[in-house]
Amino acid sequence: MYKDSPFLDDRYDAVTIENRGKKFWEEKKVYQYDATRSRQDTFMIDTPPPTVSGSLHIGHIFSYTQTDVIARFQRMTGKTVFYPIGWDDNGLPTERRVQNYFNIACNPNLPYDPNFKPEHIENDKSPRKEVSRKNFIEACEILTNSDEKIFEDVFKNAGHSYDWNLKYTTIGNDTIKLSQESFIDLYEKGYIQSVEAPTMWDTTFQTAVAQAEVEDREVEGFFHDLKFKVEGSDDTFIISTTRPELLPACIGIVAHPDDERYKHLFGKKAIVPLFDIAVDIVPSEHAEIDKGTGIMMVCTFGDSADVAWWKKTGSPLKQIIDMDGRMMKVQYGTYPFDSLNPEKANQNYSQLVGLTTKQAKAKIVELLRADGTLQGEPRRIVHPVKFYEKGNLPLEFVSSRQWFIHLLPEKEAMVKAGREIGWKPAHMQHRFEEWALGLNQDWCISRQRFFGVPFPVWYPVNADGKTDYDHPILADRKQLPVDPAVDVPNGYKEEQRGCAGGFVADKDVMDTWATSALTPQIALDKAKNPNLSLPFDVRPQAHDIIRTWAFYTVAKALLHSKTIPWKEALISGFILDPDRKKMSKSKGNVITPQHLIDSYGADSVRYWAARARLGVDTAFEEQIMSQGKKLVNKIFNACKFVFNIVANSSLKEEANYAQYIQNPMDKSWLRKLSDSLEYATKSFNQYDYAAALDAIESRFWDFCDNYLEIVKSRAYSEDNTSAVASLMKTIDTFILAFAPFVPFIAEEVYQTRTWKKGDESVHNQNWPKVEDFEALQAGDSSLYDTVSMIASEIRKAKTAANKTQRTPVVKVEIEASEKLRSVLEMGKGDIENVGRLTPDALTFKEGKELKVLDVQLDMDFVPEPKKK
RNA sequence: GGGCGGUUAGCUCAGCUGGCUAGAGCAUCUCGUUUACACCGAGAGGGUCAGGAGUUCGAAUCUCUUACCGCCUACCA
Repeated sequence: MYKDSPFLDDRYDAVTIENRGKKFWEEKKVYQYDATRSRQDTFMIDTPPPTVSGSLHIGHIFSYTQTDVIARFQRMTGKTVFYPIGWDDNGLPTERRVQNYFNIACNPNLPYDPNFKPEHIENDKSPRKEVSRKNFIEACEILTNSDEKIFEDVFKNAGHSYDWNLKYTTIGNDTIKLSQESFIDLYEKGYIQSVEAPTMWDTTFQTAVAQAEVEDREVEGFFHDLKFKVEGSDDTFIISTTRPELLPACIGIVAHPDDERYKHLFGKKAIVPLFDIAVDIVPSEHAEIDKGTGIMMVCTFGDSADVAWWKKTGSPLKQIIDMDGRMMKVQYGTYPFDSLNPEKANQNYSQLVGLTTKQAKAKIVELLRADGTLQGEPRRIVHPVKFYEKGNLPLEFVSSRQWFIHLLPEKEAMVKAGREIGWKPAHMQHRFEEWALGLNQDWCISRQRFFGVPFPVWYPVNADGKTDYDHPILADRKQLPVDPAVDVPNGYKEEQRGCAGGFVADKDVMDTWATSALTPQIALDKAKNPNLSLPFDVRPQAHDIIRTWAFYTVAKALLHSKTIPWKEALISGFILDPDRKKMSKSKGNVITPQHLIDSYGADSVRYWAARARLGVDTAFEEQIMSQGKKLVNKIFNACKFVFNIVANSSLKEEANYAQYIQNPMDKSWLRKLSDSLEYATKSFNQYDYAAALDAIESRFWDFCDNYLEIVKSRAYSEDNTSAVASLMKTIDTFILAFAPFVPFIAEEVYQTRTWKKGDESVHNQNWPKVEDFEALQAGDSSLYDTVSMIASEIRKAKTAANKTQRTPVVKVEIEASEKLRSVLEMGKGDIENVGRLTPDALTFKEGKELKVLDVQLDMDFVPEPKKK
């Protein structure tokens, strides 16, 4: 596949080289994980499965490449790398994309239509077609399959070294089975329970959401000052509320116990305007004296403080907001909707029924104004409101039955686990710990959605036709995976579904995190290798999902097997817009990863990613990719040059370099090289790939600018074996050291090396060893340093004189100590060559410090026109 | 309100446990066809290391403090 001769006449061409590399690696199965190796000899990566909903963006390539660089380094340390890849294709993002793409919606009540074929029509304005759950899931699968193919190509083009045999999907049967097993295991261990309770509810998607999926948004609202009367007196007080539409669900009035303004009211009852509900006025610590008017109403439910107060006091639940965010029908005069004047209450409430909360707010303000309750005009404020991160309407607290994993009692264990994990950068551990300590709700894992992992659960239906949620029937582990809507629990028949004395399925699906928190276990399941177990070596991920993915993965590993899931968490930064805002797809000028690979080459894009440190958000800077391209081009040309030198020398084959490298200058250079290699190796072992790249890259430019210039004429001379052997060793080292970062060019030059042909990939070779340089008797670096310095001074003199570097030098006077002078004598020939000194131009003067005192050029020199 | 990070050249960023005249790339300017490389080479200019105080023989680096930027978090009436 690779050419026999070096590419002496070629120019660097990324497309050719990268296609060749990709094909070679696939044929050679370079990235195949070796299951015969021990755990100790295996490096295990818990790769993040990207969400398959639309397209990859450059942030993916950025962080995934960083991981790939580490994977390639680890592979070169002689380990087999367990590097799976997965697609996160279940869950809401996929559903939304499928709905829009095929213009369909899921209606679980419809029967399956085997003839239905989803079709994508551009700008389809027709109403959304309703399809059965099974049809909907099939449509999801069609779209995710084609998206995944595109993702796969991009990752391969970027040179990522996953073992595609270990590919998994989060909606695949194996994953469903594992998620359901996880559920049953945690249920049996007592960590999971279904609870009927007020839960944060998204009215748009009509599903419960977990604390981790909630975000605050600053939105505009209005303070409405409402006058409340006190029962049996002429007393009144003013409440400032942003949610007057919750007035009908008022269950109490609270003020701070120390608030002098309201102390006299405690124990009395207030009359809720419009509905004439008599509610207790009680002291509560959670009321703040200087907020609003200091006195406020508690409704079911405005916020989580209301929920807490409601729970504490055992007050009745007055649910007035429906699952779809509209005002439900309620009857005043019947429990719990007590009223002193049910007729008036019902009359007022009837005007709200069926309205959205927003409409109801406007309506009730109208009523309050007419009623004289509203004092002055509503005052505009901006305040934080909780939203589901994917939703557009504020969350409501709605009471419903949901499955919860009890994490609150595990806080301490979670903190401890977080401390056992090595976070890179270290301060990311704070994020984890802060979140663990701040947790105030158990993990709600049920979602009222369709494209997800169903709960392996049914419920018995009593003789009276009522569903018994307190005695769920769990699937037998042997049955898994199950779809309770289709499958039947052991001991029942399909005919009993939905009948008295029979059973019904749990309709919900699991939170997508409940599945992705199992990625280590899913990957292990793929490997089917009993040698492997938790913890993995590393989990790469971004910092925005520490509270979700990282947190839940730690939780599940802890609850299932009392272990941490991985030894290290490598937290990547974000790519920011040039204006330092977080990059978002909605911003128009989308630069896709493939586009970047096409215009700069994969190696250059990888270089850009590898330059950024872990955890550091970086502005997107295309110039860095140009810099990468320059580097790759330079590697190509430097190798080409050295190949040429070697081909023209007497030493053409790989040999015992130590035997040949005798020139002190070469030994001195090899010391510099081994120093950089040592630093890079140390950095890599601490996952600091960026520092490793920096060390290797700067030494490489030093090599091209200085060492190569210094030795090249000696390398072409009669007595060239030391120089040639040194160059061979140098290039060998650079090829290997660059391989994790720029794998395509590394493979190309490795395969076309003139002095040794191998049929194995450079990526299965061993990382160069620092100890090897001892065997080469790498010398003291001072000779190389001083000669480089002198050469630089001579260049400066020529540049300052506006003369070409070919200009002969007739005198160089150097001040040096006796000791250094004897060192410099060893490099005399090289100095004369690189500076184009005339014989005897080099003179020394005794002195303490090294200095170039004088450089005199042959001012009469006229360069001959160069032959082309 | 609490926590965490950041502030170094016009731009993007390095500077490890305090130690040569604070670095790189890009950009700017000057020059140059050298046995690979014009996707090139040589060089120059450009910094009160956000401000202040302290520790020290010595601070970009350690301590305190102020300002600004960003992220996370918080019961949001």
